[in-house]
Amino acid sequence: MIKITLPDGSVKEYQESVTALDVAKEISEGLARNVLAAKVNDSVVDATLPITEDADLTLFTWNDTEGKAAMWHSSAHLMAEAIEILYPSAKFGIGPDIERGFYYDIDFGEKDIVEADLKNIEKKMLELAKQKQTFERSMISKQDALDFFTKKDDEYKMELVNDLEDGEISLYKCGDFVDLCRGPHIPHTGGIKAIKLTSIAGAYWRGDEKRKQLTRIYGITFPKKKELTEYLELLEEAKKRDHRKLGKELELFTFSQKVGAGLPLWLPKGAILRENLENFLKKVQKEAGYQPVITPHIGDVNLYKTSGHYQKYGEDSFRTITTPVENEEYFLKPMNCPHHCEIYNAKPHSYKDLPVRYAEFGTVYRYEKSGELHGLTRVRGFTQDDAHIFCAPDQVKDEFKSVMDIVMKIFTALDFKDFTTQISLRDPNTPEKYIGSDENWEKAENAIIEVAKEQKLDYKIEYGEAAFYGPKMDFMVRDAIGRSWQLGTIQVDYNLPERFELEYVGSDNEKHRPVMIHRAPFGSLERFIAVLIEHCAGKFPLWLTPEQVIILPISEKYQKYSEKVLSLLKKNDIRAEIDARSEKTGRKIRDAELKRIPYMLIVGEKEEADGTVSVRQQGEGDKGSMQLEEFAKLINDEVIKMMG
RNA sequence: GCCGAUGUAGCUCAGUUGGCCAGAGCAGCUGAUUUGUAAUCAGCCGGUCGGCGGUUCGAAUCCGUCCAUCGGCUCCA
Repeated sequence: MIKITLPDGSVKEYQESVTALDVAKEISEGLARNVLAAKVNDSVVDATLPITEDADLTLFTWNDTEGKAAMWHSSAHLMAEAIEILYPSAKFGIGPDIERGFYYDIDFGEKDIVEADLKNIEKKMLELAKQKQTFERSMISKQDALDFFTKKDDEYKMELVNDLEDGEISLYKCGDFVDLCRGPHIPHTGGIKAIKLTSIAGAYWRGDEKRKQLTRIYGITFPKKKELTEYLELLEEAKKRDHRKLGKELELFTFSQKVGAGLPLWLPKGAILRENLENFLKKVQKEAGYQPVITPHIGDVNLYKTSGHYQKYGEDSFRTITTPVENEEYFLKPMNCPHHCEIYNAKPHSYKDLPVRYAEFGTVYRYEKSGELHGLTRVRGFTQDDAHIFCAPDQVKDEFKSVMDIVMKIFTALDFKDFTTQISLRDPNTPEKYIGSDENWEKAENAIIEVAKEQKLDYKIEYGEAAFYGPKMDFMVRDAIGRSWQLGTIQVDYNLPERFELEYVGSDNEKHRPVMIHRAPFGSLERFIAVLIEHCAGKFPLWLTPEQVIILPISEKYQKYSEKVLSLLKKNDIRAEIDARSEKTGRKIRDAELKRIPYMLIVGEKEEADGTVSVRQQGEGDKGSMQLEEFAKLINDEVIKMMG
């Protein structure tokens, strides 16, 4: 007798082994048709796998992440099957499901696969899907698996098998295609109704730059054609928020081939936006006890030899700057910390001074490889909202906490909710890779985790992701099309204080080494603004937006009054302009709407007579008329409210 | 850097298999219009068809190469 417990607590009993699919059938035929995978106790398995003992059972359909994963992973197999038919010499690497769809890494040998070939593969896949092929699982010994893939002449699968333990190796057969796979898979291919192979890319085998590059084909499938159409429409919509597109449309920034790749040029409106952000942070930092510093854009090569960056990154940096003096070399600064260390060293410090916090909007230059450049999110010249905190080891936690407060203040002011926090700690297996005492590491790591808990952050810990010089916490945000970017960062550093021989005199009159905390709540202004643009689709918060108000006179006759309105707004520090073109009001409104200007003030005969303005809010429409002073106050109150 | 794709006016895009002085809309300029909540009309200006080299009687179109951009991989102090 087998007892199967369902999520609602109900229990079903069976005489002998039963499959998840059988259980589903018993509930309803419809459910059985939609079941894609199942969770038996804690493992997600095929819905067709016999359950032989008492178990908790959850059924997964397309509505569950696990169901989608099974569908897409199965689609990867289906694609491989189609490819094996169309290109018999193809060898297969790995083909997992991903967040949105799946991919398969394939070695096509001499044959070059181009985008035009994808249609053909799609067609073959659909044809195979219609056959409702089942996924047949079989357990196999390591030796048999090796023999199988040797015979198939697939060195990639052989390598994968070699890394597996005997006894845990399973194969899945779908049509004539047999693949090494842990599963789970959907019951049969009939559920795959709509297929789109989205792109083709190169991908190094096992992610290793030194190994062969395979052809990666990305795709996505759906149980209904309509869903594919909707998905593609959603993608199109998302592309409208792309910061590269909006940056151009809203005249925020541009690039010039003459200036150079990855070197953004900030246009007047973008510069205002950026300045507003900088001022906001400067104010917050001032309140938090930071001292502004300013350092030059270049530094003697020896500075970076001391910091160690020359040895590590010298080759991949902008080349050395030489001078008329022989053997004199400078570097374009790739980070601000070495300069700040020298500021710290400019005078002796007492424990009573600590923590010392030096802040600078420091522009740095890094020679990113050509294929890595990306709009404003990955550039070669960018400005960090950098600061370095020098403190005693037992101050790390409090400092970390106060940095977190700043980060949260910023995220709140900008209505950033969709971020994740990553805490990067040591790899416990390789302690020799890290500099600094165990005791200090432990102190810092615990402090970070505690602060994250206190802030009730949704964080995940990554072991082994810490830099060799200290643990860190990063804030990650997604862009319009789902890519994840790192924004703010807080890093503990035991290395630079050592290398620059930073000291403070303690209460014991002995010299001590301070701990250094690097922190940049925005990360870089460039990347932050890029993400911000996509986040708000170009509709910036009122306090930040370059143009807050536009005055739209009905005709030339009201130019004088418009100017009066303008001057009053300017007196109130409101950023406003007049659209004095000889256009119809409808046209002026349309243009202002497209420029995402939050408020439009329409002025004509009535307004002039009453000293009022007719207010229209971007995206909202007509708000009626109000006294001019009343409007100015409304704007200022809103700005104050948002900036906290 | 690697794989694949793209590059025509400030912007968005047309330009069939190589063939007349390379087109359109928007923006810009000039003029007319003086306008009430998402595009007034007309005329004009604007392009070494990404750069360089080649094939050809003839190249935006074919080939090579370099650059930039886009989708990925790798990388990201």
